[in-house]
Amino acid sequence: MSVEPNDPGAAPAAPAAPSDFIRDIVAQHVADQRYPRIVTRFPPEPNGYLHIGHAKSICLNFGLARENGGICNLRFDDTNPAKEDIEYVESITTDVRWLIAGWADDCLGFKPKGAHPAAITSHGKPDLYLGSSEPSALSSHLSTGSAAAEPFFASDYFDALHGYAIELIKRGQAYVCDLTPKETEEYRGAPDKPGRNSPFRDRSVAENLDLFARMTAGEFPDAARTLRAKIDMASPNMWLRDPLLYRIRHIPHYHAGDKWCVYPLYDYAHCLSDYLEGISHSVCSLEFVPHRALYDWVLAALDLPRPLPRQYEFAKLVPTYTLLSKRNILRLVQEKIVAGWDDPRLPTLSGLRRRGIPASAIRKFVTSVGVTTFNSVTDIAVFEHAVREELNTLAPRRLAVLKPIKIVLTNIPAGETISCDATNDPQSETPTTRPIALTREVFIESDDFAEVPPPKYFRLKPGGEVRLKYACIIKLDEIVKDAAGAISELRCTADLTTRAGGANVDRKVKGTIHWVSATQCLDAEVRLYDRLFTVAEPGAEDDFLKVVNPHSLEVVTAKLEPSLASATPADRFQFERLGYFALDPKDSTPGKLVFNRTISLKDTWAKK
RNA sequence: UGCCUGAUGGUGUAAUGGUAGCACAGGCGACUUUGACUCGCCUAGUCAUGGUUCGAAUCCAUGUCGGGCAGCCA
Repeated sequence: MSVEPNDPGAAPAAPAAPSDFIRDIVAQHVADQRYPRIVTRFPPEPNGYLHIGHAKSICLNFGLARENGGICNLRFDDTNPAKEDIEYVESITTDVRWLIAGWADDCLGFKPKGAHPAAITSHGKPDLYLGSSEPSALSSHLSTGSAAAEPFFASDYFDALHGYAIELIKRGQAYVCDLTPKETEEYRGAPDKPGRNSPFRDRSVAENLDLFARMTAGEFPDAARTLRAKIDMASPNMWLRDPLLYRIRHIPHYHAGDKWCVYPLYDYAHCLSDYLEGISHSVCSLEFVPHRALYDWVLAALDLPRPLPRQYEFAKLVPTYTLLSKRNILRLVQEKIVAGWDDPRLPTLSGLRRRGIPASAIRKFVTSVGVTTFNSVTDIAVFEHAVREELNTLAPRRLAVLKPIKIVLTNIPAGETISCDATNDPQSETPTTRPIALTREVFIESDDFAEVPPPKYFRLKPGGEVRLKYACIIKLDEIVKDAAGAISELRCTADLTTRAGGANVDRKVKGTIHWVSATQCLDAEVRLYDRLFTVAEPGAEDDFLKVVNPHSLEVVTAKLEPSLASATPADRFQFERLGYFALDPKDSTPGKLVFNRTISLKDTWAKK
């Protein structure tokens, strides 16, 4: 669960978020002093890995806290024991910490380690009014960022939630229903057709209390009974047709253990969890709009002290050429289209991190797309632009040749080394350099040579000249082919007077290409990634497996300049004229370097 | 044909009754020891029809089109 401490992605680069309708609302509430403190939350269910869509929510929620001197709680919304696992708690925690590192870590709300929030607030009255007159009693016990602290779990509130359920029954606002799942569905009606009341709707408080106690005690099998809110079976809002509050599940819970066999449902647990944590603004995505009435109903039915948390909804991120749902990503993993949840081609945060995308680039991207209630589709080019922009300032330059072709500089004696200075950071005001070796034999990119050049080809061609970057101009004299007719080497003459400091350094040629010494270089596996899908909206296909890009991964053995031997997974590099690359944190070893191409450089020539 | 919700260049977003702007993408050019970066210029938009108003992307009405809602998932 560690995050690379010197991850360049942790660099501040705090994008100033432009305002949006949610920030405007929060700003108004701050001005009105409506809440003692702005407290938001990021509430994933630990049933899968986080992806870039979640990053939008994380940046919004943490951004809101950060901009208003508040905190944002990482809370695991773990009310369904059938789906959740500690494995996901760990990966999600890692991903969140990585994404906000250096930007909003101070806003991360934690509970003191070992403390039980319900215990903190209940004061011996575990069943009700956990906050007493203090609406955010829990948050007053919170620390932020402390190492001896842990994130929140909805399952830590099971006692409190159960107590509230009993209170709802006592108030005549909830009842135990014996309808089967099938019957429950039938009674619910349809969006354009009212439902019918359950025959169990008018049970006495005493009977409901008894039945709920026996449900809790484990007397009944799974799905035999439910606890339901008594609202309105004819409501045009389906979520108000006596929604289920509790269901029976004889399954142990990964976090709460085997104490319970009744588990609360989302709509009941979420608003109360927000309340218990003193959340002021509960921000979620648009599909929860119809749930808001229920969110408010539960809090009102319990007559909880104000100010109450409020739910606000925004549109999810939908990038082109990308599939985001857990179900679909799972299928890609299971069908072995990708190597795992952290495959660098996946939009999971672990995949993006492994690919070398800096957290700051993800923040920049999700900030740039804004927050609205319009279901939009964001061109993945906007993401790629943010990544390049970030990496351009972050990544030192290095020389590497992906698909080598050998050049022999016939006027340089074998064994001689000419040292050249290569710039590390051309964007810097005070650039630094490192020495690289020019030798008789060098590799250049095979794309940088054409025996029959297309029009306006600036690179190496028969009889032509190019500059070897940081070194000198060379002229192609002879193409040597083997018996099969394949090119084995290119014999060139180096004009050493065009080196830095040389008499003819200013002589211009149209092309400048990258290269590495053939005798002083490193071999490395380099993985070249491309979009996983060939169409902009793979989710709109009947079967997205049919539009998987067969060339989404190409593996090459590249030649690298020797300085790359000391690279670490936290480093980012630009391999000049090629793109940005980072060491694969999983597969790379000092003996066998493996680089991932994070993203290519823009290439307006290739487009033509 | 229920309820909720939305619609601004190709894409995303701003303008909160007063000059429709920004970014991405695309095009052209300058610069360049990265065909990158940077810089300059250009292309291109208020869903429709009415109404209110001196003035409407914004307010009202109607329509059109899109998204969401019938898990004991979240």
